Amino acid sequence: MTKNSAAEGSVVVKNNRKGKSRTYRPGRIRERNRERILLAAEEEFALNGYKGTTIQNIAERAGLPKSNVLYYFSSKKRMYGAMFDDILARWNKVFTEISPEDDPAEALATFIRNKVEMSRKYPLASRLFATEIIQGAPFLLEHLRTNMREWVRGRAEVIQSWIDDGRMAPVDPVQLIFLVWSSTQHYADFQVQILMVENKAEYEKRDFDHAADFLTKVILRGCGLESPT
Amino acid sequence: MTKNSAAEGSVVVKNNRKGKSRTYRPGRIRERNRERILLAAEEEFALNGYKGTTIQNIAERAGLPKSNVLYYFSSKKRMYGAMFDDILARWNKVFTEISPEDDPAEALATFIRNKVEMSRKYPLASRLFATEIIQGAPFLLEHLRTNMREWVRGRAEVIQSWIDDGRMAPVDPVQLIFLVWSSTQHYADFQVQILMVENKAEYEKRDFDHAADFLTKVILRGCGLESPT
DNA sequence: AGGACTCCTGAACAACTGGACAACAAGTGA
DNA sequence: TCACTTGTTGTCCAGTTGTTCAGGAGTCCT
Repeated sequence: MTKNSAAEGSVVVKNNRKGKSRTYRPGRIRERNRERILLAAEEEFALNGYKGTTIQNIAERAGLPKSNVLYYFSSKKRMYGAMFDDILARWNKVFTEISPEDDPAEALATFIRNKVEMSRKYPLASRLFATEIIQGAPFLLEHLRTNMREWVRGRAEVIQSWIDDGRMAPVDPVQLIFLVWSSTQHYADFQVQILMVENKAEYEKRDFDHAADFLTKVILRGCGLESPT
Repeated sequence: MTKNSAAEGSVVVKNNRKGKSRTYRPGRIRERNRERILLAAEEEFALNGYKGTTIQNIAERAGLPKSNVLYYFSSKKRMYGAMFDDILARWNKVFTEISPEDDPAEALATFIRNKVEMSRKYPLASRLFATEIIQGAPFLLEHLRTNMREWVRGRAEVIQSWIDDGRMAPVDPVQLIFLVWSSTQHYADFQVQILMVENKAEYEKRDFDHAADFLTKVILRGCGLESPT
């Protein structure tokens, strides 16, 4: 989670009669509108970048007046942060752990397939994330430094153990993770380029299957592994 | 070239005494300042995105007053366009043609090495390009539809001929090009993430060599090829 | 030295943006 | 019904930004 999640899940109401602060639980209306706004925000931010997006745009897409959007997210920054909290939570759900006992080919194939599926299901999230990183990750730096570093370390160790056991070719495990990340995200982030080059109007499900098959085949063989049936 | 290069290389001076327009060649001052501004623009746009960048920022980085910047590039959009003209020209210089007679392993290895070198030398250009594509390529759409599509088609045909001749494993040539693009650009675009994960302060030359070696080894083996010595 | 052209720049402006705020409406539980 | 919490919205504002413009300085040739 980022540091911008202060207002997550509760609202601090200031200036009530006695001058004290009290915390209230959000109701259903709150929940519903929050989601509507975050969805609209995801689309707008992904399409126009942080600065290029106006609260007005988000409000219009969500079908609410600007003031109401600001009632739920007290500032543009907080909204941006809350969005990433959502995205990261979503991602954390998907990626299963791996262990040295797993079959390298199967584990890698699953990893690749999951990532491609992620590109298909949440292309906006992927683009948002990419833009944020490209611009120096002002919001996500801490997340990269801690969570993500540990995540990579853990995986890399397992891959290294496979190599040490002679179960796959000796390749740099960290670079391998980067390779899978970059090649799979590419289908979400550079969608326009791919569509233009391939002269297609839009993606179909089989395009992703095709991509996943290709990447699995090439990367696994590149690691001296046979693709699992 | 994009359609935003109207003012390239010459200036149309309006409102001279006779009400006609005449074209003058740019002087050295012009050339020098143009470059200074474009360099500053590249850094600012890459760091903050199109909307996030202000002419004031660019002017400060270039050490010039805002009005002066607008004297050279009559609008922000034109400046953005001129920047991509520069970048694309720079890139076109680097990539040599390939032909069916070439050795697949050598040609692919060279391609990968060139692209990694590009990431090292022009990380800003790479990030700029990535941001532009991610946001739907409003400026580069035409370039993708024409030049880039042809470029890919040409390469893909050569790769296919290698496959048909049994000189490499049968893999989708277009996907292969995407794989090389994505995996190599990643080192420029996601620099911050890589540095954070690897707990480094900055890149060194050998990091890129290491990356190029890794990618060459894995991708070539993935295509059933032996890495050239 | 003068004139033609090129380059420079401070000031002004209209449009836009994030956010504050106060008044009001709706919901809720006793 | 009543008191209190929660949700809604129009209006206002201070700050920023792209762009224009008019006038002045500099450069180069004859």
